[in-house]
Amino acid sequence: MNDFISRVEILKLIAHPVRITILQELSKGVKCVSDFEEFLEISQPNISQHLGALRRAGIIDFFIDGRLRCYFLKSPFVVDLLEIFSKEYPGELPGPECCPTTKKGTYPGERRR
Amino acid sequence: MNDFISRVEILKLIAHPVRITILQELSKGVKCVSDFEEFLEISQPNISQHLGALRRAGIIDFFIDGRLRCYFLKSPFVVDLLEIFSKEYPGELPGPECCPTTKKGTYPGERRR
DNA sequence: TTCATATATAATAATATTATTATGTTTTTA
DNA sequence: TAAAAACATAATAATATTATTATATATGAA
Repeated sequence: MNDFISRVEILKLIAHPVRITILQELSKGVKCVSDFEEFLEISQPNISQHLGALRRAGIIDFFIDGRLRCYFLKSPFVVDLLEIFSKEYPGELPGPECCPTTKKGTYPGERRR
Repeated sequence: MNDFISRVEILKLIAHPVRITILQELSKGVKCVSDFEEFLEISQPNISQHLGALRRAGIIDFFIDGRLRCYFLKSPFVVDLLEIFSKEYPGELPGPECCPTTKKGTYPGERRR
């Protein structure tokens, strides 16, 4: 139940264009903050804030290397998520038979009202 | 590129405790609004709003059945996402070797600064 | 030491999300 | 045909997210 909430929180964090780009990069390997500055078109403090948020959530972490901070992915959940995020899904699910009133098809579970 | 953004928008929508619960239910089969009222502890208008948002995003759709509206899942992406959302991930990814300054390990890509 | 580099933190204003309350629409039933 | 059931929509206040600006810290170089 609390696990549910924390997963939702992680999803919420990932659901941002900049942060998902950061995570996609990190899934390829370690990367330092100044690397991100080169291709993310946002300010350095903003990058830091996004990295900080991801870190506080336990999704990423970093090594200190001189004056660099080299970030890396920690979460296997995020790896899986990134994979389906970039996957193509042609078409939609087949619509189910319905409905409880017209008695077309079957209706899952109970219905009282 | 626009595909990227719309995927992020979908993620954003899913990243909400009520909406993900709705989607989890719908992944089991069709369900009408009053069914949701029985186990979601929020108001009917609020349920409608969440359903409306999911529908406008093309994630779900409904049949009209008398005065019922029976919602169902349309998005195969969401099916995959729900699966990994509930999956257990024991442990973390192994930390990579680092770093560019200390020359420990290898560093992916280019670094100038 | 002093300066520049690499990064983080804090404060804040703009914007977006959320739940609530009130009301509207459509369909069935009495 | 009037009422109720099932659901949607609109307006709004509370809250959360976001990017910006300014400033701080820590490390290495000169």
